[in-house]
Amino acid sequence: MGVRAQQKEKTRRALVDAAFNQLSAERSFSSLSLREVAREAGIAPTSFYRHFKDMNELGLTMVDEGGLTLRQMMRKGRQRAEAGGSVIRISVDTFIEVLESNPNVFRILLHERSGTSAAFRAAVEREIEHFISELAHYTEAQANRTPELARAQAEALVILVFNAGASALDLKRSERKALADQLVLQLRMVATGAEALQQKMDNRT
Amino acid sequence: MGVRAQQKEKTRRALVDAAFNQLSAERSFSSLSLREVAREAGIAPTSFYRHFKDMNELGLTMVDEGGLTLRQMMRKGRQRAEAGGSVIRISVDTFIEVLESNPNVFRILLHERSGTSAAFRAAVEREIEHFISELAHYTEAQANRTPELARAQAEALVILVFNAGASALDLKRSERKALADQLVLQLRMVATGAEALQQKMDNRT
DNA sequence: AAGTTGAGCGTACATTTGTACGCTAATTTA
DNA sequence: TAAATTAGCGTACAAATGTACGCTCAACTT
Repeated sequence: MGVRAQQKEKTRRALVDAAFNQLSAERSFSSLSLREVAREAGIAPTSFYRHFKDMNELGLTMVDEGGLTLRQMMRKGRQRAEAGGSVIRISVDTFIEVLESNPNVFRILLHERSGTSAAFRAAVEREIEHFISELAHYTEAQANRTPELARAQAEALVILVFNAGASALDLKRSERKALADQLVLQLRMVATGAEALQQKMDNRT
Repeated sequence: MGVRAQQKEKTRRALVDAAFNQLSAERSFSSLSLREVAREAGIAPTSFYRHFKDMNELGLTMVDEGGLTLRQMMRKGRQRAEAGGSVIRISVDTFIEVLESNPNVFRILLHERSGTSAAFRAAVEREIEHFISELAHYTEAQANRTPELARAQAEALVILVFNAGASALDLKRSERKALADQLVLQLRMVATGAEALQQKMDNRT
C-alpha cells in the first residue's frame, strides 16, 4: 500500500475512532454532527467527505465493525466454555466482560436497533441475526432440536442477553452480578422449556 | 374549570398530540425540534414554554401518558382471556392489536428505552416495570411460583413481547402472523421451563 | 369597576449545522 | 521529469434552532 493510501486509511480510522469515542450514555450516534466528528478527528469538516458520503455511511461502517468485534470476542469466550462447566454461565460471564470493555460498540447497536433509519435498523438486525444463527446451529446439533424450535430458542436467548446488556450499561459493577444471575436463570428457563417442548413433540410420533 | 384553564389545557393537548403525530419510523422524539412541535400545534415557538420547561419535559409526559394507555388497553384485553382459551395466545393477539393502533406510543417507549437521557430511560423502565410486576403477581398466584422465579419469568416474558413488538413495527401485516406464532412458541418455552425449574426446586425439599 | 395575571405573539440574535467551491501541495502515474 | 490525481484546507452561505424580551388583551380576582 502506497504512502498516500496509508495516510488516508489512518485518517479514516481517526474518524471512526473519534465517532466511537464521542458515544456515551448521554450521546447517541444520531446526535453527533459531522463537524463534531471531524473536529475530534483533527481534520476540517469538509475533508470528511473524502472518506464518507455522509454521517449515515460512517454510522453503518461503525455498526458493521462493531458487530464483527463483538462476534469475535464472543467466539473467543466460547473456547473457554469448551474446557467444561456450564455453557450458559460461561457465556453470560463472557458477555458481561465484552460489554464492559466495549460499551460504545454496544450502545450504537442497541440504540440504532430502534433507530430512525431503516438502513441502520436492518444493519443491526443483520448483526444480531449472525448471533442467532450461530447459536441455532450449535443447539440444533448439540441438543437435537427441530430447526424451527432451535431457531425460536436461539432467538429468545439472544434477545434476553441483549436486553440484559442494555440494562447492565446503566448499572454499577456490584449490581451487575445480580443481573447476571437473573439472566442465567432466564436462559435456563428457555433451555429447559425448549427441551420439554421438544420431547413432547417427539413423543407424539 | 374556568374558561382560561380550559383553553390552556386544550393547547397543551395540541402540543402532546402534535408531538405524537410527528413520530414515525423515520422520526424519533429526540429528532423533533421545539419549533416543529409548536408549528404543528399551531402556536408560536415561544408559547411552548407556557406549557413545558423544555422538550425533555414534554417527552417525559408522553412516556407516562403512553405507558398508561398501553396498560389500560392490555388490561381490557386480559378480560377477554378470562372467558377461556390460551392466556398466552390471547395476550399476544391483544398485544399485536394494541401495537397496530398505537404505533407511535410504542415507538417512543422503544426508542427512548435505549435513549440518550437517563431520565427518559428511567421513565420507560418504570413503565415496563409496571407490566412486569403485574404479570409476576399474576403468575405467583396462578402457578404457585417462588417470588424470585415468578419475577424472572415475568421479566423474560415481557422482554420477549416488547422485542417482538419492535420487530413487528417494521413488518407488513401478513408477516406479523408468523412473528406472533414464533412469539407464542417462545413464551410457552419460558412458561414450561419455569414450571420445570419450580418443580425441581420443590422436589429438593 | 379597577387591578392583576398570564397565554400567546413577534422580533431579534447568537449558534450550529451541512455542504458548495476552489486552492494547495504532495504523491502517484506515465 | 512532466502530468495527473487527490487528501485536506479555508472561506462562505443559507437554513434552522433555542430562547430572551417585551407587548397585548382576554380572563380572573378583589
